[in-house]
Amino acid sequence: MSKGLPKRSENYSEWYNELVKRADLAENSAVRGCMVIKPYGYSIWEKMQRALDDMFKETGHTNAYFPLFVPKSLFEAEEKNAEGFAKECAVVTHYRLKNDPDNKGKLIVDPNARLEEELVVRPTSEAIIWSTYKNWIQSYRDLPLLINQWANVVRWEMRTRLFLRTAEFLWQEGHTAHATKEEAIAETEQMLDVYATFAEEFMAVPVIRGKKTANERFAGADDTYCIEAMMQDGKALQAGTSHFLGQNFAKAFDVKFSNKENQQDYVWGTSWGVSTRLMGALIMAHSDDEGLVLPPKLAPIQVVIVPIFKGAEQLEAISEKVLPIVKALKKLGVSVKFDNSDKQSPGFKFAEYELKGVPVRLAIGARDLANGTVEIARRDTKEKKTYEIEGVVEVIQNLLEEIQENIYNRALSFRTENTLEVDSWDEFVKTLDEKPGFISAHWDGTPETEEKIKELTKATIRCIPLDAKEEEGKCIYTGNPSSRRVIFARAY
RNA sequence: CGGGAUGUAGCGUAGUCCGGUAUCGCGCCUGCUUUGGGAGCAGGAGGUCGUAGGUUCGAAUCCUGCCAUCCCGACCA
Repeated sequence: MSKGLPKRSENYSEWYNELVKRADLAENSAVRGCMVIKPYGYSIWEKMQRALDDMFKETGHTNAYFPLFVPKSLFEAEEKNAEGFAKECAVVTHYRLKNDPDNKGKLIVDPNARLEEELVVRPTSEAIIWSTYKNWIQSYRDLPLLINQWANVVRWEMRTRLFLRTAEFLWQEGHTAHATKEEAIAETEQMLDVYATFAEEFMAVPVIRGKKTANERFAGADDTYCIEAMMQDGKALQAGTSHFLGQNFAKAFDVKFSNKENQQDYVWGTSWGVSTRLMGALIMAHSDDEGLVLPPKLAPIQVVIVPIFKGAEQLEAISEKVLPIVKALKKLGVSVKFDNSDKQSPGFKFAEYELKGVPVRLAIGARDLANGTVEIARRDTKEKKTYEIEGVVEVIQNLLEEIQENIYNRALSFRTENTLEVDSWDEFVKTLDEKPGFISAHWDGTPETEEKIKELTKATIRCIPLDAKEEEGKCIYTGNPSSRRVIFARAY
């Protein structure tokens, strides 16, 4: 392995790809477009899952599991949904292989084992879930139905990138059913808020809460809410979506209930999801040319301790000082690794743990033993300081909180600095080319204009921010009246 | 799926134009010396040259198909 990553400033996407591989997060597999998530990367995902799952439970949801395969007839029931995903579906047509009579040792698909009805590998699970909900819901007493599943889905993408877009990805999808429109909308908004809170508090990634335009809406939804994050190259990344499904799936799958007045009505639905794409967001939001920068709340190793020693005796003496610290930190729930291996030099370990984004590093050697000190380095600023060994546990605890806060603030200032209000077409085009980032501008509200702008500039409307204030203005492209600004950006 | 590029040891590469013993660095193994920012020296192991065919006395090298990866488009969480 050669030293040094590509520089972000020189080639951002190469930097990203190399970082994902070198930090041992994921790698490409033998299957086109599908990645292997390696142990270190997966342990970050597990931390994300844990935090999100707790939040889902806290808001009343329970987990369940639905099949990977969806019979084609069910898949096509909700027309818009089916049409939207049709182009990227993997389809199972046969259920058996057999020995190739013309080619010993090889297998062929058994032509006699054709399925009566093809099975679609789920690109999303609304169809299979709503077909099940039909049997679960009869009365208002069965509502709301608040279910989440952790699963893999497959979307046959043309161009894939580790974590950002893979043919198979891991995610969670919540699917809820409600008695009233208002309740379903409230659920949609609540889950958007859960995602935003997770992104900001755990990932330390500031996000804009907004609604998608009709063009960008989830196929089959009446409204799509989203959180949008800015990456260090100024591009936008959709980090999570929450959909108000109206009664579309209820009607497609005939899911009715009796209300208190004994009248039949279709239920109202929502669905919401975040995926392993969040890993991409996490990486691109904070990391630098030395490697990953992980927020302490999601770092598999929060503190690493590197002893600097000559011989077993010195290591012994160092361990004596270190082990109580390790014990105290573990007791506080801090994940700590004491890397006392003599197989690599301290310098190597420093570089290695920086590459892996470990937030806090302690170094302790003969010099420190003599002085009763340790050296503490923080990953976010690369600042190093020497502390008395007494009280380091508290220093570390505070430092972890400070790093979590600091990288959030850093990302937030970056976004603020790279978000511009723009009021003319020339300025819009110029800004897109010269200063990548978010552009807050007026738009006349028509899909045609949005489409045209996308065609001309590759910028899309990321969202209509929920907190956008009412403001008289003119569409930057058509000059037609507009009452609020929307966020434009080039996106992943 | 359209345009472009690439594929040689675990990783990065030379060699390909002009066919003839597969190059170098990192990593790996062994030993000694080292260890406060990716250690040094000595010795050693490791290859169906992406893959399947074709041309040839002979193919990493020439030709064809396929696969994969990267960049640019279209599509997308």
